[in-house]
Amino acid sequence: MSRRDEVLQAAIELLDEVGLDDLTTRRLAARLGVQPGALYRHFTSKQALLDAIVEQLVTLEPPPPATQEGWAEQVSATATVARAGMLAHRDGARLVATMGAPGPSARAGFERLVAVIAAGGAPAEAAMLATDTVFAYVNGFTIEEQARKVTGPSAVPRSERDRQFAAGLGLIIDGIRAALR
Amino acid sequence: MSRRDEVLQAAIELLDEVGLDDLTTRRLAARLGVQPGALYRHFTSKQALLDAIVEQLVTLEPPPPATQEGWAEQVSATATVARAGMLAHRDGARLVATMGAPGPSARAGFERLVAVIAAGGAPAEAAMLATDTVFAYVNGFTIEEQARKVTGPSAVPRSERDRQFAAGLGLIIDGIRAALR
DNA sequence: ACCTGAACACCGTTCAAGT
DNA sequence: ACCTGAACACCGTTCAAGT
Repeated sequence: MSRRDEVLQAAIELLDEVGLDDLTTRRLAARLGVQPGALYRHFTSKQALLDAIVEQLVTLEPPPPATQEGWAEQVSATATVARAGMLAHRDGARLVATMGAPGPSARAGFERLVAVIAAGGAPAEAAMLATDTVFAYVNGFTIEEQARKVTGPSAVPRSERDRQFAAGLGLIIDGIRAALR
Repeated sequence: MSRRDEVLQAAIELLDEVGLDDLTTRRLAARLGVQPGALYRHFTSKQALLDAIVEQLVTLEPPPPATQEGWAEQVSATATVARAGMLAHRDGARLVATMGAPGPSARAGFERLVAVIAAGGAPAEAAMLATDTVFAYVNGFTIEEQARKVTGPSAVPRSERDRQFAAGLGLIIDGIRAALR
């Protein structure tokens, strides 16, 4: 494990403890027992560090089981796994949304879903559109979920949020199904 | 126009000029010809200022034409207007997403859409679910759009983005229609 | 009511110099 | 290769005091 990876790991732990707003280069340096400036040997900027965190969040997703016959189940599995990856760390969805260019893992996930929907019978353009729509929904849902429902006095239980997410996703899948006919 | 409103207006102008990351209390004070501390007579914190900006972004939306017969057209009009409100100012979507509790205007827009879909024949629970799904899509789409497509070398023209947005929204509306039968 | 002056406790980042 | 020491140009916020 390179020193760079140790710094990255410490940053993720700090994120989970204090949240994105308090994830500070100086706090991170203190946790590593090092001066703030020392971080810049491993990351060119704080933004580069955040990008690396996001890449790891998105990479943790295992691919949906490719043995499935139906495209709908694969779309559902991909969306569920993407949401789970963002929920796995504090402020994960906001972090992903704030990011600039999508990393290699994000692009790979996108292409994979396009292929799945195309295999289901959609023309290339329609498959891309459907994929865009699914990810927009997943990101929008999870950002709001994590901002308002995970903690606090009006916390909605996880099982209820899972049901809501799946139901909304079902609406979109039905819409894609209708477009395929 | 109260002094508070003047400060708010100046903040929105500054947002459009420099973006959210450089919207600083000290820059805002300088633009108003005032010491930084003076702002705290009008807003209890920077976050309160940002909340007020969001409330204005969302309030600018006119209600969709209530004369429409079909619920689908009203859903479409509401979503389009919500997106336009966020696109109207730099980093508008990110600002809305970062916000904590939804303001009165956001809640009113939500209730209005629930009523529209319920009038279309959906049970109350299904109408809320559909509304959640539509707004999750709108927010997710617009955040990504504004983060990556509005500016820069790979800028996608507005007309193309409009088409994409409408097509994805159509998928969701088709899904809602299917659930109504 | 609105603002100044001055301070407090922080930020991200750079860079020569050390080991 | 990795880090220290020290600085630079900033932040958000508070609060007595002025008008």
